Amino acid sequence: MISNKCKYAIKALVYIAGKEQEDKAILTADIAREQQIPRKFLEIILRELRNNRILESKRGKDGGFRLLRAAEDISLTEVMRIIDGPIAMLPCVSLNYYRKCDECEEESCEIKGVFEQVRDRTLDILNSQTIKSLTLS
Amino acid sequence: MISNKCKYAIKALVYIAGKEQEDKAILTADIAREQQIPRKFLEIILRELRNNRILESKRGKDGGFRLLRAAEDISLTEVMRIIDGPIAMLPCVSLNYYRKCDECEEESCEIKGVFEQVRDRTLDILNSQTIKSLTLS
DNA sequence: ATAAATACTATCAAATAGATAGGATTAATA
DNA sequence: TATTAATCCTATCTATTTGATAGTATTTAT
Repeated sequence: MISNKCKYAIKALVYIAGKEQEDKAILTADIAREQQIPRKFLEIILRELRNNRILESKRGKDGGFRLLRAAEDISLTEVMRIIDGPIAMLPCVSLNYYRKCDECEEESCEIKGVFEQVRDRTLDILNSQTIKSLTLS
Repeated sequence: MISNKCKYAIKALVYIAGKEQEDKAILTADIAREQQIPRKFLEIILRELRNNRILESKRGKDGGFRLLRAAEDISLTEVMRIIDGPIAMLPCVSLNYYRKCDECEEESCEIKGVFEQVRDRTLDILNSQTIKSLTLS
């Protein structure tokens, strides 16, 4: 399962991408209201996306958030990895968050192969999706 | 990520399936030692698998565990669902543990479709695997 | 100055993960 | 029937993660 936090992050980005033609930055309060996300929790999420160079923010009056890059250049996997970490089902098959298992030798691990397959098929799908493509769907 | 508990469950079952030709039931202590799984934690796991009709147990001297069904009739998904619950990445696309999202209407949800695809491709792989097939790999 | 926005720090409650301890019960067998 | 060897059961524990909330500081446009 992805976390609620991650689901909120994706929905917020899709919302921002959908409103971006206008010249104004998007307000946390508007996203929170429209997408039904707890406001203070959303603040944390948006700041985290900004810290990871997905969003830019402007403080003060007329402030708010904008995508730092084009929506088609923000992949779903990038967002998921920032918020939730690994996408793979086992640490030892994770491409971006690899960790060796304590209890088994990988050469002889009976379950590694299956979860490598799952990882590859999952990434096939998630890597093909961007904030832009989700906005259109 | 699957939990350690789930990984232990799968490894324990594969171990049992691999030793089963002998006439004796398999001991928790042997599995724990060979697979490097904390013994008392493993007890809980094996009992849970027994409660869910994956294993049968015999108490007392010469006791231990056996597969209740043939190894090729125990799918990886069944084990994963017993131990960890849903396989899908969103509650609202789970086949066995469906829950509606609080905050969004499913007809207009922009992210549901992608995660349905991920679920289907994941299940293609996991459903094709059994304790038997894992034993051979 | 004021109003409106994000930034930051701290805190919190509940659930989950990952176990551990200790004793009760059952069954084979000497 | 006593012993031994095994599972069964209940309770407990710690650390981490999840999902948030509160309050204040800071920045910016007007």
